Amino acid sequence: MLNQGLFDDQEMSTQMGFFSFAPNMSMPPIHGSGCHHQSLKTLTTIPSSPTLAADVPSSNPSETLLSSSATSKQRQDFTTHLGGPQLSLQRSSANLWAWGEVNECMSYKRSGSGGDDHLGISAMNMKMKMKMKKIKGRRKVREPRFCFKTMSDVDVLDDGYKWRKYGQKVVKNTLHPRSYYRCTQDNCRVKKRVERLAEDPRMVITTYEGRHAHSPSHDEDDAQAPSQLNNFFW
DNA sequence: CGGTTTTGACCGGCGC
DNA sequence: GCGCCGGTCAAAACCG
Repeated sequence: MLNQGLFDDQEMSTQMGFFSFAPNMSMPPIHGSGCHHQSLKTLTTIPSSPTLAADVPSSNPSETLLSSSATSKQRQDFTTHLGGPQLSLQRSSANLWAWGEVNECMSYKRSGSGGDDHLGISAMNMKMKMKMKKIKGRRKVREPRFCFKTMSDVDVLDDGYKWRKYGQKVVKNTLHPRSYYRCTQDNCRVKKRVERLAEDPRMVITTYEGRHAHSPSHDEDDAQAPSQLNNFFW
């Protein structure tokens, strides 16, 4: 299994390049859903190479996450191999997967970007702008976002939280539909999007938006391990 | 029967 | 002004 992660967080982004996880740290929050509960433990047994990368805001929208300007080779540069269920992440200077500041990243123009808008960033910007307009004069608090890609056969992995799917959309110039999930917990507005990379259908792109206002659901034992890291992230 | 998924409709911003 | 686009809604279908 292979993971690559990116951060977009108002508070954290100033400090973050790539994460470097201690070898005994558990996997980052991946995701969970009613259908395909696959524990992280299970996932880590898949012979592959997990990586996680957090990023710093990019002032260049062309370096926005999932920009097709980042070649697969460049993406592979972020890959860190690890043995067994342990996750090890390394810094990399070749981070072309950096999230931009939300506003920059989201204002990435649709025209000309073609299939670059894998994450619906421009559309999110519209919604964000709408909301900001509605809240006159008051700057809307930006929801932190975290994104990483995973090499996995299943679209929906388990991160200890419970998600409810509320939409699916075929995004232009992509082969695979994008799924939209919301945390089922009351008063928790965390969302996530899941889609497969057009260039490499084995790769699943997961984007979290917002912070959980609660602990992961503990109806599964597996939820225990990732919860530590969830707390670290959110 | 309650919770989840599916899916077409709708919304609002942007580009032309 | 219109069409396109991504995100969300919500009714219906589905499932345990």
